[in-house]
Amino acid sequence: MGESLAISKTLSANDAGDTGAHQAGILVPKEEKILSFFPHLAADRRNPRAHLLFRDESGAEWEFAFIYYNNRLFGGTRNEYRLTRMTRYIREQALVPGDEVLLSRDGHGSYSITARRLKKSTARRDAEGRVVLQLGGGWRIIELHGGGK
DNA sequence: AGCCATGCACCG
DNA sequence: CGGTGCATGGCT
Repeated sequence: MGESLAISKTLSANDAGDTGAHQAGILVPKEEKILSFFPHLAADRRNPRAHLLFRDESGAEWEFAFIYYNNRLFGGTRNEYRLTRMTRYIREQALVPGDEVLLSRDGHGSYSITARRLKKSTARRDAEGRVVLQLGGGWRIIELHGGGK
């Protein structure tokens, strides 16, 4: 029940929106401990979902969707959990691949989220949304997108 | 198992 | 009509 718990996910390129996929759903592994962080979704119906409110450090609230894509149980091919609708959060926090989102749940079932950036490299986005990664001394652009078209 | 990709619906 | 998310398929 109301047990406090925290999980974290290191963002992939796809999670950070760098692959061009218009799907910001991060994959949630089917591990008991991690699934127990989220509300239980019944497997007797197709693609059940729960909308969850996460509060960030500034007090702002973000609504994400925890979805069980389970059409495999109904003749399809999917059987996985995802946490979707994180696009705006990831964009506004300017998160990049390798950064980590920390999801916490307190004893009362309230959720909170905080982003943890890489400590070694100060990866950031420049004004044009490009990912810039600091390696050792110099700055290097490791990915370009979005500038032209 | 995890990440990448996409047609379509919806909405501003 | 461009951006976003749904639901699903694909690739490794």
